[in-house]
Amino acid sequence: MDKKDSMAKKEKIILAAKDMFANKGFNGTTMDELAKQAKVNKATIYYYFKDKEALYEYVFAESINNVVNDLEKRLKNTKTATDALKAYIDSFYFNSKEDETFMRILLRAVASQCYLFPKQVMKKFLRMLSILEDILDKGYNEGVFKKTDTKLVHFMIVGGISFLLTTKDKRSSIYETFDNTPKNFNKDDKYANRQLYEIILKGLGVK
Amino acid sequence: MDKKDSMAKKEKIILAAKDMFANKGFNGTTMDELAKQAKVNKATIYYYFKDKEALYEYVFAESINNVVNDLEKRLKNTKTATDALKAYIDSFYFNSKEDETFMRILLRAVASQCYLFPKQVMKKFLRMLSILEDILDKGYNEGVFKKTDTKLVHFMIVGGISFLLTTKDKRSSIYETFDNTPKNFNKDDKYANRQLYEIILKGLGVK
DNA sequence: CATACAGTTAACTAAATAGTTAGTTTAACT
DNA sequence: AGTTAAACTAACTATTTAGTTAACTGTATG
Repeated sequence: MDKKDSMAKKEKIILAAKDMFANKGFNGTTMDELAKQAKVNKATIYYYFKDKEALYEYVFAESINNVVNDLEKRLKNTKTATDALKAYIDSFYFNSKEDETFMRILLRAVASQCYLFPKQVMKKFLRMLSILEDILDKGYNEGVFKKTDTKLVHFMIVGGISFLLTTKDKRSSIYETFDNTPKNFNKDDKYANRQLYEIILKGLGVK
Repeated sequence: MDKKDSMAKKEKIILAAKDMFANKGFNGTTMDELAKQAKVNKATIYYYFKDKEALYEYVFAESINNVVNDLEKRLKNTKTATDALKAYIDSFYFNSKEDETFMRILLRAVASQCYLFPKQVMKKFLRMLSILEDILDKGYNEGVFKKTDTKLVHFMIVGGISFLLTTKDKRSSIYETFDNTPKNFNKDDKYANRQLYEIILKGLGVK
């Protein structure tokens, strides 16, 4: 068996792990089921990863790194604070759209009062927060943003996006089961990032 | 043993359950540890609740009912859509401040793509969403709000609040451990609800 | 052809887990 | 004091769990 095939197995494990950690959380994910879903022998998982926790950390770190890298790329093409804030929203929005597991793992980590944050992930997370802080400071100095709490803005963005994307697939069945869903509940939200621009930018005082 | 003491035991179980389901999630919570934390015999839990799931549902439903009841009380004292929206924010904010477990359980339920939502809880949740929709419609008809997606507004509110409150206790230790925390990271947010008013109301186009 | 080595596996272990059982204690009422 | 029912419990069971082991495979290298 050559390297490509072995890489494929590791990749299979990572994919299944992302999906299961997102859906069922750390404790809800069992190594047996994970092996089954990844279609590898359970011992193969332990060949590539020290233990369950190491796998979790790997998966979480990889996801957040993707977002941070994408964010930094996007920021290079921006001049104004307004554009930078849009880029901040977009990097979460488009990354989560492509791989919605990240947001779900993040939600759980927050819910656990951060004990599910591996150190390296927390570091990256704080890095993003300080990038956002710089953007908000810049906007304030440019006279277009009002002073606001960075972390509040951050989680309004992340909260809004994560909710929209994680409930996306279930909404139509909820809509059918319950009779009191709001009007647009089942509507597709293709341009939700633009709605977020609207609310957040106006909310920060941009004319 | 009189009724008060037996109520006290059931209450102890509920309190411990809230705390553990919030901190560790459904699967991370073990009945043995729960019994230990509640200081009751494990079998006593099964005397009061059919099984782990029933306990989870009870706890989740009780929490969301508190929020909905509080919301409906607050709404009675409002005239304008703006005040109603503030009441909506406040009912989440003050309830979560008093009992922060609810938000954490909610975050996990969302992360699980809603399979952790018991039916009765989902019903109440949709009830809240339709209340918010009425508020937003009213504001639109009054000419003060722009048209927006109800669920997006809802989760920006809930996301913002849940993040602030769930990370509250850990922030100072994070601040000490990592060197790149943003400026106000460790700041107390007594009036976070007012900051939320600002951003959300302005975001909706209120002058 | 022999040796080495990365990759893979079925079968196993020790510990933890949700839930049960069969019985004991407590308190209220006659 | 005796009866009853609710509240409670220590000890148990069957199952599931994370992680291990020891052996096997294919391939590359000398």
